This record gives sequence, C-alpha cells and structure tokens, in this order.
Amino acid sequence: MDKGKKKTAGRRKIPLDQKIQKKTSLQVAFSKRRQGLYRKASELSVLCGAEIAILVRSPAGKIFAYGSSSADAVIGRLEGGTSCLPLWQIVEQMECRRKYEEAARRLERLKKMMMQEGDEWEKSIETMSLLELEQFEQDLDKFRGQIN
Amino acid sequence: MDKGKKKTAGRRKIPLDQKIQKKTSLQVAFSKRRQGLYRKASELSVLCGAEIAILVRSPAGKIFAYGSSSADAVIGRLEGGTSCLPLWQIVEQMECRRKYEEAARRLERLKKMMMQEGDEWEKSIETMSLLELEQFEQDLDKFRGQIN
DNA sequence: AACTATTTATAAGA
DNA sequence: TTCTTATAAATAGTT
Repeated sequence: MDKGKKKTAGRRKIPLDQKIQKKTSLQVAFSKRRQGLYRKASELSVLCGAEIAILVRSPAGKIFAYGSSSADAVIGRLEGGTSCLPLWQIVEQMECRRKYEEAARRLERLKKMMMQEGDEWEKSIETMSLLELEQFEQDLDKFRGQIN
Repeated sequence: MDKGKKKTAGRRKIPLDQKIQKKTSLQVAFSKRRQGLYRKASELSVLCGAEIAILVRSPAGKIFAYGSSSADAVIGRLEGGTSCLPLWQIVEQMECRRKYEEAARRLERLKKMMMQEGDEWEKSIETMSLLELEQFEQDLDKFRGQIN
C-alpha cells in the first residue's frame, strides 16, 4: 500500500570532521549526542563494573557533568586518595572558571567600545587605564603561578 | 547452498542491566566500549565545538582518561601512570591553562590598541570605560576569592 | 517531542 | 589480538 504516497523522510550521513553549521541543528545534535554519550558511559559502567566521570563544556560555556554509580566522589575514588574533590566540587570549580571567562569578555567589550569612539582621551586617564591593565597582568601572572 | 553447513556466527542482544559474567567477554567489551565512548566524545567535541574530559577506572583499578583537543598532552602523561597529581587537578589544569592563555591574548591586544590610539578619547567614553574597568576589577576580585 | 530510514556500534566468531 | 559480519543501537532529518 501507499504506493502513491511520497516518502516521508530522508536521513543522511553528516561530515564528522567539522562543526555543524546550522545553529538549530547544532543545538539538537549537542543535546542528543550528549545524552547518547551519557548512555554509553552508563552501559560501560554497568556491563563492566567501571567507574566513569564525564565533564562537558558547551561552546556557550555551560558546564555539564556525568558521574557513574554513586555520583559523588567518583573522581576521588578513582585516584584512591583522600584529598581528592568530589564531582560536584569539580563542577563548581569549572563554573568558577566560567565566571573568569565572562570577566575576560567584559574586557573585550571595553576594547570594542574604545575602538569605536576613540578619538580624544586625556593623558591622565590613559595612564590610569594602562596602570589598571598592568595590575591585571600581574593578577594573571599570579594566577598562572598557581597552576604551574 | 550451504544447507548442511552450520551457521558460523551468532550475535545477540546482551542484558544491559547487569555485569557481564564471562571474564574474557568482559575484557573485550571493556576495551571496545571504552574506545567507542572516546569516539563518541570526539564526535561531540568536533561536531558541536564542545570540550570534554572523561575519566575511567576499570574494575581492576586501572585508570584511563580522555580529553578533547589540547587536553591530550596533559592526559597523555597520566596514561603513562607516573603522574603524582590527582586526576581532578589535571582536569582543572586543562581548563586553567586555556583560560589563562585566552585572557592573556585579549589583554595583549587591548594594550596594543591603547598604546596606538591612546591620545585622543572623548571624556564621556572615558567615564564609561572606567566604570567597566571597575566592574571588571570587582569580578576579578570575586574570582580570586573563589580560587584561593 | 516522536518517528524512521540510515548510519554506526558492537557481540560473537574466526 | 585483529578482522569479519549479523544484529542491535544511535541518530539526522522530518513531522
């Protein structure tokens, strides 16, 4: 039956070596594939008795996390140590980094604004701004010192 | 043809809600499915521009890790098994380095721009800029409070 | 959010 | 271990 009915759907392979261009498709794919990734992790965990933690950061900067079994402290037990952080704290720290990135974006906006209107700044103000920037640079260096 | 020949292969669905019993099957499944999980993570990363970190511990206690893009180098050292850092710190460092480098690049560009044009800015814009900088400083202070 | 034609992953076997 | 392949599972495009 349905000989005269047009085929109702066509699906196809997509290139796996480049970012999806269409924004709506990307959002749908991100949601579906992230769920799929969690499903696969869950299966691996159950079938093989493995412990798994997954951290995902979307291009928009949103943080997602998955942890198998007893959600908390998965990573800590991975290491077998006593000083490791539970998963939720890791997520929290990643959120912290996200806030930092937001601050950096603010800097970017400032730059853009200055370039648009920039034709008459007094010298004192210019110096102040540069001093602020130098301070910021020092902060960054301190920050770097913490991670190396 | 081949009527008398026994079917040479049989595949079947396996129960997804319990651990695989046969030891050799479990080892094979662990290896294959872990690779599959990494593949899926890689696809998600490329297709959607997401950053992903995965930590796995086998039932035997062996540690495996996956990290998209630039995280590979850091995590590669971990797979060697000689790292003394807790896993969560390695994940943190991945994020940390990237954020630092990004912020530093922005700072450099802004500074260059200010040095070039910094001799003629309108006063109203100057005030706005300073407000932005103050807000930025507050953000930065909050950030430092969180990571110390 | 649900559907389904296709593509992809994989359990068993060789 | 690596390859093969029948079957199960995931998913891209559509509704």
